Parts: sequence; C-alpha cells; structure tokens
Amino acid sequence: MASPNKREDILSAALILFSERGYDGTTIPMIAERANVGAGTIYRYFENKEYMVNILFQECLLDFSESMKKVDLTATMNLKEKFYLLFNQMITFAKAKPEQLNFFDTHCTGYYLDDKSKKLLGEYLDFLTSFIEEGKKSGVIQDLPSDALISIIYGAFSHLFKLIHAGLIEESPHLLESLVDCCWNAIKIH
Amino acid sequence: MASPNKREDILSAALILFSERGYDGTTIPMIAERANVGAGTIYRYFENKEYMVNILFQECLLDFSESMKKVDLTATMNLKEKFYLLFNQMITFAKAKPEQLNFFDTHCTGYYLDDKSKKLLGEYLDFLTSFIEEGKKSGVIQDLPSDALISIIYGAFSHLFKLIHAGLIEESPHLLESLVDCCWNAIKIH
Amino acid sequence: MASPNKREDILSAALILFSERGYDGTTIPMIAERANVGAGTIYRYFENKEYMVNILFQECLLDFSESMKKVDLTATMNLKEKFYLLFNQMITFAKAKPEQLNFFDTHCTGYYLDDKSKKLLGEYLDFLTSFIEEGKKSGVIQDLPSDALISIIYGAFSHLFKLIHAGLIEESPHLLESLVDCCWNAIKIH
Amino acid sequence: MASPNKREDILSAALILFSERGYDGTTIPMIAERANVGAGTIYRYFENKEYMVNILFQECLLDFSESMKKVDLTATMNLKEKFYLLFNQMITFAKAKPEQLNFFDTHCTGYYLDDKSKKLLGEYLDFLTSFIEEGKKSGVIQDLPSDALISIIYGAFSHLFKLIHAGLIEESPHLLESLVDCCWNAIKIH
DNA sequence: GATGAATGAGCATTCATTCAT
DNA sequence: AATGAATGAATGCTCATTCAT
Repeated sequence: MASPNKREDILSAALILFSERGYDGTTIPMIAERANVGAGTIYRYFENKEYMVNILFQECLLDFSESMKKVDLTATMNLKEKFYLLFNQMITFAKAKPEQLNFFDTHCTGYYLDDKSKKLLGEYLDFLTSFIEEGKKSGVIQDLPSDALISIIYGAFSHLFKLIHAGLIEESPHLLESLVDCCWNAIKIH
Repeated sequence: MASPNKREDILSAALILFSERGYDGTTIPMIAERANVGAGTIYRYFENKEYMVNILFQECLLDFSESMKKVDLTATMNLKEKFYLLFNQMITFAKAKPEQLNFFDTHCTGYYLDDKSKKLLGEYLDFLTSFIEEGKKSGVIQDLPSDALISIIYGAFSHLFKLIHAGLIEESPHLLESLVDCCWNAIKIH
Repeated sequence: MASPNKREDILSAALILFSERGYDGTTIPMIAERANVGAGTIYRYFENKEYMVNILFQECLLDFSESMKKVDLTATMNLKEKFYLLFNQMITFAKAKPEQLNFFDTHCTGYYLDDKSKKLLGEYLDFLTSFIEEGKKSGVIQDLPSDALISIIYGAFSHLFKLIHAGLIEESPHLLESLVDCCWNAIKIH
Repeated sequence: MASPNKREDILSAALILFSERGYDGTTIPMIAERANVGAGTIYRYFENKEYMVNILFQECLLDFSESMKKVDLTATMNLKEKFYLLFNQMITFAKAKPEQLNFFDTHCTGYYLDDKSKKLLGEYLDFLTSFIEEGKKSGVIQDLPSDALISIIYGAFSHLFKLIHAGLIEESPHLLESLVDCCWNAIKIH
C-alpha cells in the first residue's frame, strides 16, 4: 500500500507542480497531497523547500546532460552528423521526460538556485560550447558567439516542446525531423 | 515630488519584479516600495494582484502587437523582405523594452492568466500565423504547421534576448543582423 | 475602541504569559489573544519572538535598575541605612510590578537571551557588587564573595515574592519589615 | 553495547535538558538523542511528555526529601544543631546532584505539574514547616509565617547553588560553611 | 487621493506521537 | 523490546487585502 520510494514520489510531484505553477506558486501541502504523503514527511527527505528545488534541478540537469554525453560520437563523423545525433538525443529526452525539460527551462534562471546548481549549469553549457567551437573551427558553423548559437538552437527547440507538452502543437515524426533541419540550417554556413 | 502617474509607476515596478522573481515570488509590499507608493495605494488602481498581472500582461502584449502591426508592409514586397521587416521590428521592441519581452515570455503560460489575456494572446498568434500561411502558400516557407514555425522562430529570438538581458550574452549589431538570417534560414525552403 | 498603544498591550500580555508559562510555553497566538490584537500585528512591533523576549527583558531590567539607582544615598548615611533604603526600594518595586520581577527571575538564565541582555544584566550586577564591596571594606559586611552575598539576599527576596505573587504566602507590613532584617542579619558581621 | 537501563538514560537526559531549556524548550528528539535511544522508545517508558516531567519531578523530590528525612535528629540536640545538620544535608545533596536541584527549582511552579506532583511538594513543605514551627515554639526562631521563613532560606540556598552550578560563583568550603551561618542568622532571634 | 497600521488566512516548518518492522 | 519513518496538528511568521485617518 505504502509506496516503497517516497523520495521519488515527492520529487515527481514537485517536478510537475513546479513546472505548472513555478517555485513560489507551489506549496508544500500541494506537493504532499500529490505525492500522497504527509506534509511533514517531505522534511525527512529534504531539508527545506529551497534545497528541494535545487536537488531537483541538479538531478534533472544531470539526467539531461548524461543522456547527451552518452551519444556515441565517433571520430569519423562530420560535424553535421554529430549535430543530428546530439539534437535527436535532445528530442528523445524531451519526448521521454517532457516535465523535466519544462521544469529545467522555467527554473534555470530562478533566484533560488544555489551555487552548485549554477556550477552544474555552467559545466553543461561548456560541453555544448565546445561542440559548437569545433564546428566554427572546421568552417561549417557560422562565426557567431557560441553561447548565442546555443541559445538560438536551444530556444527554438525548447519553445516548440513547451507548446507540444502544453498540447497546443501536435507532435509528428515529420515535424521532429524537420525541426533538426531547421536548427541546422539556422546555424550552418550557407 | 509626488509622481504624477502612480499607475505607471506601479506597473513599471511590477513589470520588473514579476520578470525577476515571478508572479508568486513578488509581493505587494515589494512592488509598493519599488514604485514609491504605499501598499494600499496599489488597490486604488488595481482590484487585486491577479487583476494586476493580467492588465500588465495585456498592456505588454498590446504594446508588442501594435508595434508589430505598425510595420508598413507594402504589397510589392516579397515575403522575405516582409519577414525581415517584421523580425527587425521585434528586435527593435526587444531592445527598447527588454523587461516587457522578458515579462511576456515568463508569464504567457501562467495559471493566473484570465480569459481576456488568453484571448488577446490567441489573436496575436493568429496575426503571426496568417503571415506564415502566406509564406507557405507562395512556396518560400517550409510546409510545417504554422504555430510550430512561429514557435521555432520566437523561441530562438526570445531565448537569445533573455540571455542578452541577463547580461550573459553581449549584444552587437552583427549578432542581431545574423539572428534574422538564422531565423529566416531556419524556416525558408532551401 | 482600538487601544492607542498596541506595543504596550503586546508587551504586557507577553510579560504575564512568559512569567506563567515560560518562553517556549507561550505562543504568539496566545500573546495576540491576550493583547487583543491580530497575530500579524505583533510582527509590526517586534521582529520576531526572540527579539521580543529580549526587548521585554531589557525594559524590565532597566526599569528595575533605574528604580534602584534613583534611591537617594547621601554620604552621611551608614551602610546599614543605605542597605535598608535599597532593599525597601526593591520591595516597593516588587509590590508595584510583581510580574516584572517574576519574569526577570524566570528568564535571566534563558538560552535565548542575546548579548545586549546579558551585558545589561552584568552592568546591573556590577552596581550591586560595588555596594557590597563598600560594606566589606568598612567592616560591616561579611568577607564572602560579593556575588555570593548578592545571590543570597536576592534569592531570599525573590523567592519570597514569587510565593507572595503566587498567592501561597500572604503579604503583610510586618513580614516585609522583617524580611529586610532577615537579609541584613544574613550578611552583616555579628 | 546497549544500556541495561534505558529508563534511567532517558530520565537523566531529560533532567539535564529540562534544566537547561525548560519543559517546552526541550523536544522528545533532543531527549532521545542525548539518551542514545530512538524517539519511539521513550514512549515505551513514559506515556507522554507531560507524564515524563511529572515522574521526573516526583522522583527528584522524593530523592531530595528522603535524603533530608534520613538525617538523624536525636532528641537531645538543640534546634540550631538540627538546623545545621539539615542544612548541611541540603548542601550535600546540592553538591552531589546539582541538576536535580536545578530541575526541581525551575519546574516546581510549572503549569504542567499534575496533582500528584503538587501533593508531594505540599507534603515536603509540611515536613519543613513542622521543623520551623518547633523552632518558633522553643523561641529560637523568629515569629514569622513558617512558609515565609522556609522561602527565605530556601531562596537564598537555591539561588546561590544555581549560580554555582552555572559556573558564575566558585564553590569553596568556607563559602558553604558561611552560607549555613548566614541562613541561620537570617531567621534566628537575635 | 494616499497612506500604512491592522488583520487573519495561509505558508513553511517542527514535533509529539503512532506504528509497521 | 526497540526503532525511526510517517503523520498532521500546531507553531512562528508572511502577505494580500482592508480601512480609519
């Protein structure tokens, strides 16, 4: 009857509520109710609400970045091939865990993020940056600041998935295939 | 000494605070202090906090959409020319009123938005949609759902400006010119 | 209808409740109810509960020590005369403000007292000490540590008044006159 | 490894914590941690927190009063000799079990004391009273209410030991011998 | 019109107590 | 017998809102 893993129940509930209503718009009683635990139980697992968002943020980010780093980029591939593999991995993640993406997106600039969360975010961006730098060096990606290029691609990607997740846009294989093309066309040298 | 237009002072203060801390993370006393008015004064101008976000949202959106609709698109222009004009207008708006863009972006899916706000948002999207539809008909824009195309372009644009506004990316004329190209390349037929 | 001095109402209520139930046994709602104010109102006057006890403690102690320092000790008096004047002043205070004495007595070793409260307490004890020292030098008071002598006298005095205040012992002019004698006999050289 | 007597461990921990922080300032988890038992274990030995203070209070008081009643007062002694024996027994107890004295002192007026605790306290006071009455009859102790005289002596004694226990006054054989004299002088007929 | 003192509902958090293991 | 995870009532405190000035 009792769930064997209350910690996960709480994090799942928090993930969805934070995504829907934001950090300050979500109350501990809301999380407790959705997780089917008493309000006090939450404090057995998380020191306080702020620690909780940060842990959730870090777990989401690690999950996402590990998924990305898992992509097998062999040396013989050209950059476009690598880009497509990475981007498709991002799509795979977004389809599998839309709430995580949404949560990450809406909380990555929160005033409540602690140093560890910010550091982790920085590290992940560095990984993406180094990929883009490689493309610029080999002359296939436009010569714009790497963070700007990442921002453009990630913005397009995440905004689209936010609307898909909200049910405002219908997902289709064709759309997702085209999305990769769109993003590649946005940054490649013509 | 006293500001002649307290209503505007309040809205300006709210705009910035809502952008930085979100709706629920912003308190009426915070707004009152930043606007240099008493907390009670806010209730002379706005029925309550929820009405206030909605009015602010609607004013921002109207301001934005009027700015877009003001662009003079003469019949002789081709679609790319129109796109560039519209997009550059969006950039002009973003540079002039970065807080408004940021506020709009972070609040357009808020659970507290009322019907009027949602209706206005829909109308604005329709305007953009009809533009994209035109491009698809004339065979210069890819055959993807219009709202998806808008989402891609708007996502790229707004995410970049969010980072510029946060001081994480440096704005430059070259970057902004290239941004239009990127977005056009993302959706045009190659 | 509304009391003109809510701060005093709150402090009075807190004084009595803290005396009766201790710091931790007294809740903010209890204080609010007794003071006839809303619970939130208390926080307009006191940063938090801990600040409140400390302010109350300091005000009580200042009131008490000012009352003692007000006693006119002319140079021509001998030490016994001075002792009787001071002790009677203490009794006067105890009769006028029994709750203050009781509160002071039960809270002067509280773990929640801040540095300012402790400093004030130290200064007051120094005043008493210097009086006792004078008596020891002039050979009329026993040669024991001054703080021990103070403790003996104050202990006898405060314990008796605690029971009087609790209604367990009946106060009478004769008792109070005798109390001074008892205390003087306890410390004088025979 | 496990203590053979958890009940005593719990009472010892509670005694010290209640003395230092008061009844309401002490939590069950605090007691459990200090006693090296699980929080739930406490409820095997004590129905609830309130029963626990009362049992502790009663055990302390019985311990104290038995120690006092154990003093061998032979019929041939005069009252002063008896007083000195009794008082020195009190000092012996205070030196051996300072926490018990301190706990007793700070909790004997607690709102949470039940009828049994109050009855026991009354009985103990009656014992002391009858001793004082004897002295008054034989004309060596002043004619003041017995409970007042007890209060004066006990107040002086307990206050001094509170400060000794707190480390604010240094204990010395001379001080303790003098203390008896002080207290006797306070109440005897001169 | 403007204020900010006052309020109490509601928040994050703690803690006495229970109970499955 | 002993534990500590789980609970929810109750705490200290905040804040949207009201209203007397």
